[in-house]
Amino acid sequence: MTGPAKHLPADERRAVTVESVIALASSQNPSEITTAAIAEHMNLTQGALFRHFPNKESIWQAVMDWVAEHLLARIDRAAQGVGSPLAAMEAMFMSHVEFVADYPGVPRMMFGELQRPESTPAKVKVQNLMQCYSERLQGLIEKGKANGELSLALDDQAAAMLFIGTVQALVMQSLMAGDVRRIRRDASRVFAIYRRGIASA
Amino acid sequence: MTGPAKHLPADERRAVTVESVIALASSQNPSEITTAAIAEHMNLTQGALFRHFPNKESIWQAVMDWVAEHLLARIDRAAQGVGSPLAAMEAMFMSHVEFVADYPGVPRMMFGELQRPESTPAKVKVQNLMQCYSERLQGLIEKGKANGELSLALDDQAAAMLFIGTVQALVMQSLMAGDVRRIRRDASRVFAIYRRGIASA
DNA sequence: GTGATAAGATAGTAATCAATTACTAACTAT
DNA sequence: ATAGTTAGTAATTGATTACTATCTTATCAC
Repeated sequence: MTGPAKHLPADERRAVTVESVIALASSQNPSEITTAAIAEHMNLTQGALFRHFPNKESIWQAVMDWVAEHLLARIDRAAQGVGSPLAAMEAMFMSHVEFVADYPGVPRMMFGELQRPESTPAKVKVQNLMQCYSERLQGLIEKGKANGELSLALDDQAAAMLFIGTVQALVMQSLMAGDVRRIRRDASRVFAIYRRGIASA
Repeated sequence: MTGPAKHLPADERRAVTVESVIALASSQNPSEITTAAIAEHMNLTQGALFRHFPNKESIWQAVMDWVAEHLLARIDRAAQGVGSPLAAMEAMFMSHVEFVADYPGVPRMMFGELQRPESTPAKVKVQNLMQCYSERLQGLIEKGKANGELSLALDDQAAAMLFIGTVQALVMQSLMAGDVRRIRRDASRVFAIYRRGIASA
């Protein structure tokens, strides 16, 4: 059917590999993605993957690097230039939701990675990403308090935790319904409740 | 070391199997729990498991039955006899948090099951459980609106979704920190924000 | 053009998995 | 006591996994 794979420079091949994993994760359980499935998806033989990655773990590391880079870039771009901190948080939320709607496999991979008991390099990358995300949020929350938009009594850490959990709630709901489009439809409805929970009276 | 397994009636053996899976899931990735690991944990040979379950999938079905029964019993008991609907929701939340703190592997197993693309019997059981849970919540929300405790403008479905997502946020946070005890410590802090989001002004 | 080398194909490996087999010990009812 | 049933063991199955050794081809500097 499909002919042999065309030659690609190593860095391009690695990029295609990452894209393939993310594509596969959107339609199947990330923990069940085999190197054979990755190779087949990119029209390559399984063994050829190991010309570009020393092992499977390093493929997942590369994927997590891609996620951290692209997700943080999106939310930063969304928050940029927005005057009010609360509006910036809403813009971040919506762009995050857009991201997971575009790449529905990503939050599943992150959650799956967090589930590992041992501290794998990929898991550490996820933890770092969440840490960066949380710091950005807490910065905005502080500004919002100073601004008068957010309740002064608000628990910063808990609010950041719940922000991320709200996205997670949307992901779980879409998994339940088996319909990724739900995530876009429900986003503003759920965020409205969250906003009411943190805003000043 | 340990001698041969003692004879157990089939129903008891199945119950022990379920308990073993839940115990193992609290300290390792549920998707990596093998039948050999289950058998070893209950001091049994791997093959003997298949005297009581036709296949591995049916073991997971039994586990999900156990979860549905015990979780719903807990939250029902917690909500029972509580006068105000909002207080009942808070009691439900706290008892749910207690449940996942007691059995930290359970929410991971449920999420992992939801991740499967195909509709396995175990996945259907999880979906049913969530449906029952959501219906109980929406019943309380309606009462709360009639009661005047909850905002009349509240989106029932979204509120139920976020309630469950709030628990999920706590689970994820405990995975990040690698510390299950966090879940108890943070529960009331996070619920305070949620309550503010749904309560009447 | 011509090597050198990077990238891919082919064909393996050892390990692990769920499931099955033949057989045995223990309990139970007649 | 004996026969039948239930619950166990130990060994093995075929399938699948990540990973590797060896050979082949494409690309590019000179």
